[in-house]
Parts: sequence; C-alpha cells; structure tokens
Amino acid sequence: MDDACTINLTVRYLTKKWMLLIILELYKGDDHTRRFSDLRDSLDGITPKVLSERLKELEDEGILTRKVDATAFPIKAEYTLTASGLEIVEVIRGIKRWALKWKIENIPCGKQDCGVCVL
Amino acid sequence: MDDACTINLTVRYLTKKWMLLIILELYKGDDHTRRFSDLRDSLDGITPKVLSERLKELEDEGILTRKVDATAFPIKAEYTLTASGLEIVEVIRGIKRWALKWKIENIPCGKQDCGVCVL
DNA sequence: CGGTATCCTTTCGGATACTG
DNA sequence: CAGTATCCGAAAGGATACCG
Repeated sequence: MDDACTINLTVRYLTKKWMLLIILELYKGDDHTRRFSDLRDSLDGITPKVLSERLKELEDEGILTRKVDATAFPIKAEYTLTASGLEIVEVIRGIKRWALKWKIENIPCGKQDCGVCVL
Repeated sequence: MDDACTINLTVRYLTKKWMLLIILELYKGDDHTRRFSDLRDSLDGITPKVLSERLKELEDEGILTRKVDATAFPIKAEYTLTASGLEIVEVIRGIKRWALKWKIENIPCGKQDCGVCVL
C-alpha cells in the first residue's frame, strides 16, 4: 500500500480542497490566528461543514491549535497555526515560486497584493 | 472563484492520486524517462485508465514530454520529465522534509532505501 | 457564534474488456 | 505495447436547516 509513505500520507490531507487556503488565512491573521466565522467569511464559498472538517483535520495533524472561550457569549473560538503549521507555509511558498516561474501566464498571483494567496 | 489562484490551480492537479508518485518514478528513471508499461508495473495498483489520464495532464502542464515510436513494433512510448518537472521534485522534497521533521513516527520513508519515494 | 445533522450531487478512481 | 471505452461504487464536497 503506497499510503504508508510519508509523502503521500501528508499530501493526502494537505491537498484536500480549501486546506492550503485555510492555512494561508491563518497565516495572514494577527498572531496567525483567526476565528471560525472570520475564516468562513474570508474563504468565499466554503460551507461550515467543510470548514469544520478541515479545521479538525488540521488540529489532528498538529498544524493548528484550537482555543474556545465557552464562558463568553457568543462563544468564541480561535484557531492558531503551530510551529509546524508555520513551516508548511514555506512549502506552499515553494509551490508558488514554482508556479510563478513556469506558469507565468497565470497573472493574478504574481501581484504582491493578491488577496487570495499573498506570500 | 478561488480557482483562479496560481497555488490552487497548481495544487489541484499536482495532488491528484498517483500524480506525485508518477513524477517520482520518472525522476528515478534513466534520463528521468520511463515507458508506459514500466510505470504501470512500478506503481502498484494503478490502472491504465488513470495512468493514461495523469500522463496526459502532466504533458498538458509541461511537466513531461511524450515521445512515441510508432514505426517500432510493439509501439514504444517514452515519458520524460522536463526542466519544470525536475524542479517539482524539489517541492516534493520540501514536503518530505517537513513530514520527516514533524511526523517522525512515520518511519518507512525515513529510510534512504524507501522504494516508494526515494528522494 | 460556532458549529452539527441530513441529504443530495458530482467527481474520482477502480474493474474489466477490448483495439490499433 | 500502449492505450481507449464502459460501467460502477465510493467518497468528497455543496446546500440547507437546525442546535447549544
């Protein structure tokens, strides 16, 4: 089973839809932190179900930590990138560099102010 | 549409099942070249349909080139990594480094002789 | 606010058989 | 050898509604 391979195990979840975008949103946040509704609003088109699933997977993988303040009302939940999560951003940068080098016709993200994947 | 983003456009196809493994197989081949049946045999469990699809996608993305010798019998087809294809291996290395650093319990690929994803 | 529960559609990939 | 053609089941993700 090729699934036992580190690379594939990793790629499997890192490449699910929205995954990288969520990591980037967290990265862009103050202290690399963001709230649930904040993420939902930033990621145009994502549904709460999928966002919730992804956040749980990322937490399971140790890429982010979740802190809930249940005493507050309304409830406040914060998601923060861990050290390993911050390092994944480097991998994403690598992908972006590759893409910009070989797919230059793809203008949008060449801009420093690309709202989607600023790196 | 977030699909217009370079990173996501790239990740979309790079992360399809078998994709990275195919690139690695090509990378391991002499002159980073391999034949169809060779790939099919090396990638345990892949079906000709999927392999064919993936190779076409990789060719479309300029990651490999295809050369067919139709005069020969049986027909001989060779797939070779391009310059950009070779550079993607670096990205994959980045993922592997990250995984080995943060997911060390995942032993198999720590070995230099891991047959699946030697890098 | 921060989710969960359902349902439903679509997409993907596997199995198998066949062809130039 | 190097694929293509069909068919099918599983799984992922979207839409929507509802709850603590």
